[in-house]
Amino acid sequence: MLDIQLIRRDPDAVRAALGRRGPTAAAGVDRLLELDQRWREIRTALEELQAEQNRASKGRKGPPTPEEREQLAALAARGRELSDEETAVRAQRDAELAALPNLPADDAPTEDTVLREVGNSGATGRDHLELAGPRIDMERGARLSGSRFAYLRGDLVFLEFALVGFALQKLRGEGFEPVVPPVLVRERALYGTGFLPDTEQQIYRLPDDDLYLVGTSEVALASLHEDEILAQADLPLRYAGFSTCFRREAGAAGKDTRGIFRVHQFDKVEMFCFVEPGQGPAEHERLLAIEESILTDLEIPYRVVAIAVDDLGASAAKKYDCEAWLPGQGRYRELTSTSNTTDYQARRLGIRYRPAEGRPEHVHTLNGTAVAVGRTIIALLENGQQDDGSVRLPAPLVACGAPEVLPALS
RNA sequence: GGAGAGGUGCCGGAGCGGUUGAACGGGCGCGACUGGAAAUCGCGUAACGGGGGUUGACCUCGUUCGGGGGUUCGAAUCCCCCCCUCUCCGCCA
Repeated sequence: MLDIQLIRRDPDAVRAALGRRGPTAAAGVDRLLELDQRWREIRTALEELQAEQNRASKGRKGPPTPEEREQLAALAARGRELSDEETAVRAQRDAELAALPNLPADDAPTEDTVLREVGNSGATGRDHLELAGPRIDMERGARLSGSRFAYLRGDLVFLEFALVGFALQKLRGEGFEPVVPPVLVRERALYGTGFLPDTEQQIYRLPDDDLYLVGTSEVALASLHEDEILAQADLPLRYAGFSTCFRREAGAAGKDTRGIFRVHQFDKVEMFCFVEPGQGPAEHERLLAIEESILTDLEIPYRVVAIAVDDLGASAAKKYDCEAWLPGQGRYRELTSTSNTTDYQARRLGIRYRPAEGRPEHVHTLNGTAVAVGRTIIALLENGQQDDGSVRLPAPLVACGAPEVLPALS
């Protein structure tokens, strides 16, 4: 959510910034300002009336006389009218405000921009399904749950847990507290992180219980400090969340249908940080550096892409993707992603800190993928494959319990 | 799932429907006392919103006692719904 005071003070700057995302984003600003103007007028009238009521009842000991009672009743009736109107207009205004996406950072590029390529890309070879064989069981997954579901079997299960353990240990060394959060959440958490109303069609919902399945633990990690005022000394707060993620992939029909690249359910270790406003950009670079370091440890060739403004989600001001080279597809594909969401989520979730001077301020939040397990397994299989179809796994994973070599299919 | 108790400020904890933003205690901050400290005493200690303004160090008004409705001239106090916590019974990975 944007700061409405900022929009009032400098609507042109907000319109211009949102305009970089596309023509529709800026249009809401005018509707918002008009509703806000109406709201403030009603609000002023309501408060004047309340002040009058307070003056009349202040110091009162006993019941009023019949004449007084009549006057007071008239005031109260008028107050109810104004109050109802105020509530209605405020709801409309707040809906417009909530629909506005975050202001993009000045240095978020207009076009996707490749910043660098690291590692030996360009190899081609068998894809992950060929290499995994029955260790990725798509047919039975589909029989059980439908398309885009899979059983992970045998050694790949140890590979998954090695990846998770590796990531969590590495992040603990970087000052992140490990967290296993709930994956079923209330609407507020999705609204607060900007996934609602933005990406409603991607989210699984359990209507009988009014709960949603999270598409990323970012939702639960951001909400960890919902409605709290944090101590300045506690910042930055860094969390490494492990959770299963659920995505409907509506609108992706026919896209990435082979294998486990795009599935409805996968596991992920996610980084999430709460920082003082001035620290956001530096923290964002730090998250990107950790993502790159993990890819390097895992010997996965990758490139870093600064994402175009019109491709940012509602909450991100700036975003980097790390794309891994996948020999099975002969191209780079998104593996991890890190966003600086500035104060957008913090404002929606009511997360503030108390600075040394002055009133509480909203913190800035950032998120980044440490390991998206399914896609990382794809990258490891395809990049680690040997001529005979076996797969050599990197040492850091072996140290965490992965087999040195996944044998070829016989 | 059944039965009961309860949710008040940073914490504990009062609160006959009418000067209750909220007693009292603790914590914290500032000051006094002290060679220094403890103890003691004094003062202070919220968030959000509207308006004004030397535009965020000020003034003013309003709101807030889990959340939302309702009754009333007036609600922390009465009624309804929801959320959460605790206890007992049942069930259960």
